[in-house]
Order: sequence, then C-alpha cells, then structure tokens
Amino acid sequence: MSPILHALEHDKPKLSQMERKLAERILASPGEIVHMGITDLAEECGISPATITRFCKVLHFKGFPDFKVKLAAELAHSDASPQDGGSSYQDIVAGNPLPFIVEAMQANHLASIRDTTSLLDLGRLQSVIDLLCRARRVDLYGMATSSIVAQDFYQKLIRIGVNCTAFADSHMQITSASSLAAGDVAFAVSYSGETPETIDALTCAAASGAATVSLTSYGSSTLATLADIPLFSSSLEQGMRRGDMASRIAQLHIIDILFTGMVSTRFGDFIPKLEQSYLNVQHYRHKRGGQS
Amino acid sequence: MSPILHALEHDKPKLSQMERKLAERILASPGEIVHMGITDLAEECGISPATITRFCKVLHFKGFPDFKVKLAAELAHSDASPQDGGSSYQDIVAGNPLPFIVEAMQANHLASIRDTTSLLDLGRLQSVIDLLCRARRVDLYGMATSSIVAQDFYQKLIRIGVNCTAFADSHMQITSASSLAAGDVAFAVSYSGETPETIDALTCAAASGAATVSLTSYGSSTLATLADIPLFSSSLEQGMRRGDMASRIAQLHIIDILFTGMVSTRFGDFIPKLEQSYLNVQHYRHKRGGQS
DNA sequence: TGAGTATGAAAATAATTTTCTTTATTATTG
DNA sequence: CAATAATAAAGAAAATTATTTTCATACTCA
Repeated sequence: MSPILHALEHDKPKLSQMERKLAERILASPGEIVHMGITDLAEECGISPATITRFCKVLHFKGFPDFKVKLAAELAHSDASPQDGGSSYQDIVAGNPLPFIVEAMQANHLASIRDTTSLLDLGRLQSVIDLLCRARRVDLYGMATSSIVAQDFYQKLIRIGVNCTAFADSHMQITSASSLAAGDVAFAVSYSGETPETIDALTCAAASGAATVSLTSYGSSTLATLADIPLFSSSLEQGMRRGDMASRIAQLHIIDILFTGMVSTRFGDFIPKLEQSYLNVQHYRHKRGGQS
Repeated sequence: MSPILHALEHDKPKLSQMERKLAERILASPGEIVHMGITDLAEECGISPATITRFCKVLHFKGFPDFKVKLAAELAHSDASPQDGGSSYQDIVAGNPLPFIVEAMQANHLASIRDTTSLLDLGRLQSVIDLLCRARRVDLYGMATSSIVAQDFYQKLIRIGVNCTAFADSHMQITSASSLAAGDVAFAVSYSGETPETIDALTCAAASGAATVSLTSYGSSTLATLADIPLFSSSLEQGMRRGDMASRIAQLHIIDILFTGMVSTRFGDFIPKLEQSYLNVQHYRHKRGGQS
C-alpha cells in the first residue's frame, strides 16, 4: 500500500469523527479522489470543505490540490509491475531462506527510495538547503537508529566547514539546543516522529529562536507538526520494531540530496573545503607513516 | 518516456509559438510542473494563463488541474520503469538545479542497490551469517563514513544480544582487536578497502585468531584480500571524494540482509530479545513520564 | 484586404482557504 | 454530582486564489 494511504490508515485512531469519515472515504477508493473537487468530496462525505483543507494540512500537505497530486503519483506507483517494480513492501519473517530475504530486502529498499523521492516537496527541500547554507550553526538531533542518520549528516557537514554538532546523548542535545539563537538551524530525525527526547530537543531549539526542520516517516506526527519545515521519508506497513531499516535508507537518501544541494548551491565555498578535508586526511595519514 | 510527454514531444512541430514555449518548459522538468499553479507557469513561460488552459484542452484534458494530476501519475510510473532502471550512475556536479540532483541521486541509489544485490555471493553471505550467529564476540571496524555503517550494525546486533563493540577510535579498535580469540568475528567496513586504520585493526584481529570479514567496494583491495570472507558493495565510477554516498547505502543494504538473515536463522533466540529491547525502551521512557 | 488563427487582458466563474462563530467535548471546581 | 470554564471540532460564510471564458486585438496567409 502506498505510504500516504498507509499513513491514513495508521493515523485513523487519532482522527476526529468527521476526519475519520473523510479518511475512510479516501481509503475506499483513492483513485476517484484524485479527480474530484474539494466541494464534491465534502458533499459525498457529508462534511464541510473546510474540514478537508484542515485535514490535508494536518497531514502536512500544502492543501487539497497538493494532496491530490501526491496521491495520484503514489497510486500510479503502486500498480506498476509487481515484479521488483511496484512499491509493494515485502514482509520479512522468520525461517525465510536467504535468497528470499535478499529479494525482499532489495524490493523494500528500492520501493522506499522511490516512494520517498516521489513524495519529496522540492520547495521545502530548497528552503531547507537555503537555511542550512546560511546557518551560523547547525544542531542535529536523533536517538538510536535515527542517531545514525544524524551522525551521517554531521560527518558530511563538517567536511564542508559547517559549524555543527550531533550529540547522541539527550542531555547534551538539550544543552546544545538551549544555546542556539536566531540564524541557527535545528534538524531533528526520528522514524516515528514521537521520540520524546528528540521532541524535547527540537522544542527547546525553537524556543531559543532557531529555525527547525524535522525528518520523519510520512504521516502526522508531533515532531513534524512542531517543525518549521517538515521533511518526510516513506513509511512501511509493518510494525515499528523491524520497519525502520528501509526508513533509514530513505532518510539517508534525503540527507544525500540535501548535502549535494548545499554543495551545488555554494560550489565555490564548499568544494575547496571538501577537497581540502580529503587531502588533509591523506596527508596526515602519510606523515604518520602507517604506524597506528 | 511517459505517454503524455511523448505526445508533447511528438506534437511539438504542430504547435504554435507560445504553445511550443509551454511544451518545452513542461518537457524540461515535468516534475516541477505538477507542483505549480497555472499563473506561475504562465509567468515563467512568458505567456498568458489562457493559453495554458487552451493548450490542456487541445490535449483533451479537462483543464490544467486535470493535466497536472494525470502527469503526476505518469511521472510516477516512469520513475519505476527500467528506463532509469539500468545501472547508469549519474554524475552530480555543481550548479545543478535541485530537480536534477534529486533525479540523479535517486538513479544512483537505485542502481547502487540493484548492482550490489546482483553481485552478492549468497554462499559467502550465508557463511558470514553463520559466523556471526555463532560468534562469542563481534568487533566492528570502520573509519569516517564507514564508521556510520559499523555503528548501524552495532545498534542492530546489541538489540539481539550479540556481544559486540564498534569503536570509532582507531586506538580502541586495535585494543579491542588484540583481545579477540578463536570463535570471535572481526568485521571491517571500508569504502576503498585501503583505510590504514581499518587494515591495522583487521590484521590485528586475524593475529588474535578471530575470523575476519570485510565489506568494501567491488574490486581488489588490501582489506578484501586480508579477510577470510570478503563482501562487496557496488562501486561508482566517479572519484572517491563524492562517490561514497551510494556506496554507504549499498553497504547498509548488505548489513540489513545480514541482520535479517541472522534473525531469520535463529528466530527463536533473537526475536524475543528484539521485542524485549523495544519494550524496555518504551517502558523506561514511560516510567520517566516524559521529563527529560 | 479579409478570413482565419493566435494571443493576451480582463471579466467571470469556480475552487480553495481562511476567519469567525457555533457547537460539542472534556476537564475542573464548588 | 452538577455547573461552568477551557478546549477542541466543525461548519457557514467571507476572502482569497486559481482557473476558465469571453472578448478584443494582432498577426498570418491567401
């Protein structure tokens, strides 16, 4: 099932009465929705157009038309060739033979990257790139699996001379967030968007006046709502406990895009630093003569 | 290419001046069009909105919004098609507009996962899984970018109760390697396969009697030669300095396969631990009551 | 020159979003 | 256990924005 529909299904319990009616209508035949106006849909569901717009915003779309376009893209995906092609996430369970695992993992990771790419909002992405390029200082937050993603970004950013930190320790995150100021950027990564430590850190960063960016799985989440600019990776159907593998790949994919975007934007500034950092590692290593 | 775009290309000669401008703009970056209003697009092309509406009707769409939704659906299709699908790595260079970067990054990462999967040696993979499952202790080595991969594996392994370490510090790696013994496994990650610190650590581990596994880019390298079982991820043509992004994704892909393979092999042992570790995080978090 | 076509300006319409008000729900206090 | 405050949900209607249509003008080709 496509990430958007999956997110709907997932969020259903959290929704209010009218919103649920709407969600159910959308899930019932998503293909139709795409060709409907907001008024028709409202009437069919017996709700007001206002509720639909609000609903779309809760899900972090720009509005109803934006929702339609993204949904259309996803639906097209899901009925692509099921061979490796479609976006059908494979469940990986016990006792499977290795060839099956390999196949399923490949399908999941490919689908995850595709879905994430098609859901990307280029405008937001560009805004984040601009923010990061201009930032005085960048804080990266993430716990557990997400700290891997944060660390990855950290390594990239320091190589181009961006002043940034990526503490895995939640106390240090808060400490660091407290000392942020206007012109700084706080970037929070979380699979669920509900990790308390990460939410705390981002809240604190916002209070300090920093611009806030979140990177979470698709759907409504505390972290995404909190952030000035929310970014999303595709989410998998399966339970959270094992579902974060593809998500992490997708998040790294977004990190790569952000980083490349930054380098591309400020080519003159960044490339020499990137080269220099590479050369320095070589140089000092050589000087040492290989002795460890 | 998608039917709509193909039709545009095909009809181009027949179109009038302004219509051609429009068609060309659409063909230039169809992905953007989908997120634009008719007014913005008109302005960008230096034509009037009326022309766009008329143009859409000529192509037998109901109007501009209808065109957008249909185009979005088609673009999603074409992304999934094998057309981009081959193994063509795109070079990502300076000054590229964001849509291009996104497209190229997706192509690279998809190709990287596909290539890596097709290069996998299932026999070796199974050997490594068996080794890891039986290991008394596991050491993970990796510097810089590769330490991210090592850390990721570390997080997974401790969740299923495997006794392992993943120091980023090269001295600690050596120290740890020295204390390995027969029945232990040393797992070294490196993009180039020539990272001196990692080579040292793996050499030391081998000397201590541990089984050694390497994970490097495809090709002959010191590290791969050194290891009892070498594993490979696909390599990119382009220079090392920026070529490690796709490689890291591919390496994580292999880590995911290894981990899932382990869990699948020893389902009874590992799954309860995995569940427990998840529940414990939830539990202690809850107990604390959200206060940081 | 005139018939036909292409185009844009502006008016008309339609769609969407926002604001504001009402209603329902939940929590709080006497 | 009311009664009431506080909060959230939902719709009506206004405002805004987007799209389409109409109409006037300019251009092209016979």
